[in-house]
Amino acid sequence: MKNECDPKNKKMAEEFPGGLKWTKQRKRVYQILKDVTEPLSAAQIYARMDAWEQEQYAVSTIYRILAAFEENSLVDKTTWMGEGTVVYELKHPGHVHYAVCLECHKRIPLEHCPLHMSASHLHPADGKQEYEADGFTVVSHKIELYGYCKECQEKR
Amino acid sequence: MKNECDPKNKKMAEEFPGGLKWTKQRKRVYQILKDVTEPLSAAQIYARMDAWEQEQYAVSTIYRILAAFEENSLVDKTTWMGEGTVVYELKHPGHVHYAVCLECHKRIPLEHCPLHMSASHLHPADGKQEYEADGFTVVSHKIELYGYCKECQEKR
DNA sequence: ATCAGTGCAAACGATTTGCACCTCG
DNA sequence: CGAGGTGCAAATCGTTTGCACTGAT
Repeated sequence: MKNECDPKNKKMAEEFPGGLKWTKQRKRVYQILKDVTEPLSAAQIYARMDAWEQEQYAVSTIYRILAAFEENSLVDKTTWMGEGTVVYELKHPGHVHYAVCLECHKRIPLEHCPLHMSASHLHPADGKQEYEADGFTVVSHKIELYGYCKECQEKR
Repeated sequence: MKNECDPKNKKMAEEFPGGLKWTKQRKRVYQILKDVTEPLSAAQIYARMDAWEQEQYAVSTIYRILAAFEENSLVDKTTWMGEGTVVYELKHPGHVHYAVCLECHKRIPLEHCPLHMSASHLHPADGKQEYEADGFTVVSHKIELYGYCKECQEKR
């Protein structure tokens, strides 16, 4: 075989796990997730799919693609706290947290993880690490801050 | 008016916001949430409702009650990580966070909030307090830790 | 050519809503 | 008594699944 997987366009290959077929719709989902800064729901992704071209896509496909991506550790599956809808985001090298405005529901990604001890204390990198009761080994964490964004504060 | 709200039985009155009628089904939901240590889904609550007596309850009622409770800040609405289902728990005086075992899905309430700056830095008590980008005023926060509990670590 | 991946439509589970009746205050 | 709360059933929303077909390898 040739290099990696470049029948014609070598540009779109990137980092893709073995068993996954690099189909048109998967490229698109992947690209969409890459272009945004915050997690998207299946519905949102679906909306952006045919926004680009007038192709025919099925919602079910999106779900299946996202499931496949998740199994291959390409994406993280989450939910906003307090909401039922599931959202997906490309697995970031580092994790991201958000501040959520209680008024306008805007979500502001935080630059730094507010958990001070994070990298060193909470991450698995350096093997077992205890935290709080019962020798629980923390692998990852999720944080959401709630409050009011600049704009909404001013409207008062 | 009398004291607080004691027509006959003063015992079951407790801390209930003004506009809410203290009905049989609301008492029950409230009591159920009070008796458990971890958040419950509407379905779980519903299950426990008629487990007690053979009364007739409607699922929709549960949802409406929970919505009402939430609006009146009696409960917190959350979701487990990556799962779509919404769960409710009584609003604790202080906030509570959990460590969730990725293996057995056990939830361990944390004694202390892992956010160091919490009380001082993240709480609204002392008025405006900036945190990260854009003068966002943090009012509250939610944290979940993921990892492996003692038992599940040993099974390896 | 083959089998994973896809579209479509039906199935499903969780949550919401309209309406008539009931009950707390 | 009257507004708010409830039961019931139908409606809606997000997600999943079965099946026949298509396309990437």
